[in-house]
Amino acid sequence: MKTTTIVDVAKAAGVSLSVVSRVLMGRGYVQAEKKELVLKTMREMDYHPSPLAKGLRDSHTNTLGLLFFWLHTPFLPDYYQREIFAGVLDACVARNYQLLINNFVRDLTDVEAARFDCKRMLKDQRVEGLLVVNPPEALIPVFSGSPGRVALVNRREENLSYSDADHVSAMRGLVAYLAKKGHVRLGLLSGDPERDSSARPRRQAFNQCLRAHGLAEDPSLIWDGNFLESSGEEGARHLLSLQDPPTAIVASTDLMAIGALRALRKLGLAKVAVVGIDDVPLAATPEISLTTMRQPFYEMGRSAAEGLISSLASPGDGLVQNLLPMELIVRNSA
Amino acid sequence: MKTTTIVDVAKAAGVSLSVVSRVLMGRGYVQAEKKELVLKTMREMDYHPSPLAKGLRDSHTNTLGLLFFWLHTPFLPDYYQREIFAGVLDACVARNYQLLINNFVRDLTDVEAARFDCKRMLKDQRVEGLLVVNPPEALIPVFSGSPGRVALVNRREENLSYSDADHVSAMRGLVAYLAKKGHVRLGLLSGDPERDSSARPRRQAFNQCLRAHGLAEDPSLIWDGNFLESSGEEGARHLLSLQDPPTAIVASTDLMAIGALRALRKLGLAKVAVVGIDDVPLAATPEISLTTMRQPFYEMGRSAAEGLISSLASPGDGLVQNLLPMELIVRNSA
DNA sequence: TCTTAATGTGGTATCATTACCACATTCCGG
DNA sequence: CCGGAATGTGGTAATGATACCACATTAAGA
Repeated sequence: MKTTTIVDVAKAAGVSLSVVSRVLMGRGYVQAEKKELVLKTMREMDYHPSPLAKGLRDSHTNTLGLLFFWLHTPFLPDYYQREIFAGVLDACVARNYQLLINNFVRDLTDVEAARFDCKRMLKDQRVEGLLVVNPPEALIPVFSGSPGRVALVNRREENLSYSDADHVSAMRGLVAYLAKKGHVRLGLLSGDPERDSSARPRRQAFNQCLRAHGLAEDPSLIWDGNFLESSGEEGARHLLSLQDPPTAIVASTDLMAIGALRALRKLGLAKVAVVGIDDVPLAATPEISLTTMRQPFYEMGRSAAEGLISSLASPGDGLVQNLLPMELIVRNSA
Repeated sequence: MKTTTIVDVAKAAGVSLSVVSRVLMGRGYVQAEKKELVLKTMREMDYHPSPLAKGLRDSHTNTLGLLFFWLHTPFLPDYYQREIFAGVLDACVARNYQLLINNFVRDLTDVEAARFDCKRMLKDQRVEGLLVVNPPEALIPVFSGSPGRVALVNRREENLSYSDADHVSAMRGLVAYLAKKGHVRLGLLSGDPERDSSARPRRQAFNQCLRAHGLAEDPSLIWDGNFLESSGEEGARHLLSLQDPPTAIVASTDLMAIGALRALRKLGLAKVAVVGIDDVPLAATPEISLTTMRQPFYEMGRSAAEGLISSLASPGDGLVQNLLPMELIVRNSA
């Protein structure tokens, strides 16, 4: 039950192993007919070259490590995470790379363990680069030590490659859309800036964009919630109970927007516009039909893997930092 | 930027590379103090052994190939597939294995391509075994050629190792439960036996179990649907419009059961019992509260990986075929 | 005809590691 | 105090593939 090697093929074909290797590599000189013979022999013997030996020899494994923090939060449903995964996989297929799932970092808060494992992974030659999806904030610095061989997905870090959604311009797009529709008083259902780092820049973008469109900038129209549906409902109730209530509500997540829509329905206020961010599957249902910004999760995964593979091929090109635009999906809610 | 090898460590510690190797392997004789010295040197030099070289040398890579057919069907939501994945991953972590994602088989119907890729994977030494999750029926024979190195998950095949849910005994459990509750006329919302191979044995189990409990076996109480919610609603309407309608309905999937519950609500029939199979997240919501059989997806993944690793370690032990029991989850619907 | 270039071919070092063998030293019991 | 076991140690082959070098053969050009 020995494995057939390049030597076996050479022997069977009656040539030297160098010839077989050259046929395999497709470079160097080799007679056309011998090439045919070798190819035929390889097929007949069911020969498959050993990636281990090749990798050892030229330290090039065509393999990416994948460190996927699959999160159990309502903000990032399984559906989305699968999209990221699909994007990564497709990019790898296209570039003929394989993915090694790295089973390490059991305790997501153990920074030291993560640092060690990350270093180990990048040191042993099995993987050329490392894709890190959804890492908790605390672990991100761990990867900063290896720029050029690591790419983050759905996260950002200045000195690393990454692919992330451009929440700021998405917010701008929503405000612009509502402004064009004639709304002048906009409310914002925000996430807690303490708990989510993207909440602050989004809020800034909201304010900045209001100014850009010459709209009123009223701190009382911003409500701090927690990204959940119940929080959206509560926030909407609060905003609409103000003396001068908003005519349109921007929710930081679809879940909040759905909560807000529920509040509207209960209050009997059909005319208030609501927009969200995410495009969860629920948003497309006819009962909800939410106007929202679609997060490009598939593209995040794809471009991160693609970018990492490219920059591994030509190091020195610098980091690949993709801020992917979100897509405005207009439905009935605004 | 050369990698530090076992030779570098040996040189730095002033011993031969054999000593370092023995320390690494933990076998053979080596002086306690030298061992300490070597260990210290390894730490200081940040040495990590090369799995490639080791794998090449002793053809033992501690890696499993994963071929995951992530399906886009309502019957098997992302949530479940993630559970399988988590189970596989946990087993691998526990046994110190890694997972190589194999990017092949793009066209799920191309049996020849699948066969070639499968053979290639098992031939090149990168992976010791192959986990195949949710393969389409047409591809299953491809893997039969390599028993002992392949395990199926959520599928069955007589001459392969597998982990699957025991649908038959789940059906028995549901009938027994309803019988104990005093129901004597049971309806079955079945899947199409043509399209799903598990529909037929489930139906047989249903009939057989009716007999076992001395209940009426009436072919008109079996309705053929397609596993979807709408189909469940339609089927329930049909069964309840019979002259002698059932007092309890067994649905082949939770989706069908949910459809049946909707039919009951619309018809104003609150007393008819409904049970499903799956335990989808929706089933636990208070509005639905469905009594159902939970599919052990996590355990399927875990036990398949665990079994495969074990049987790789001791070949000749025969196949590992796990039929995992489903768990009855009693809620309000029955 | 004689150089120079193009086309082929086979041998060998190399990659990082481990298993095995040969050899050295210590230790202990008779 | 001597033989053999126990404890250590270093050298080397082997794993499968590729790059490079040296060498052979042919072709072409002057």
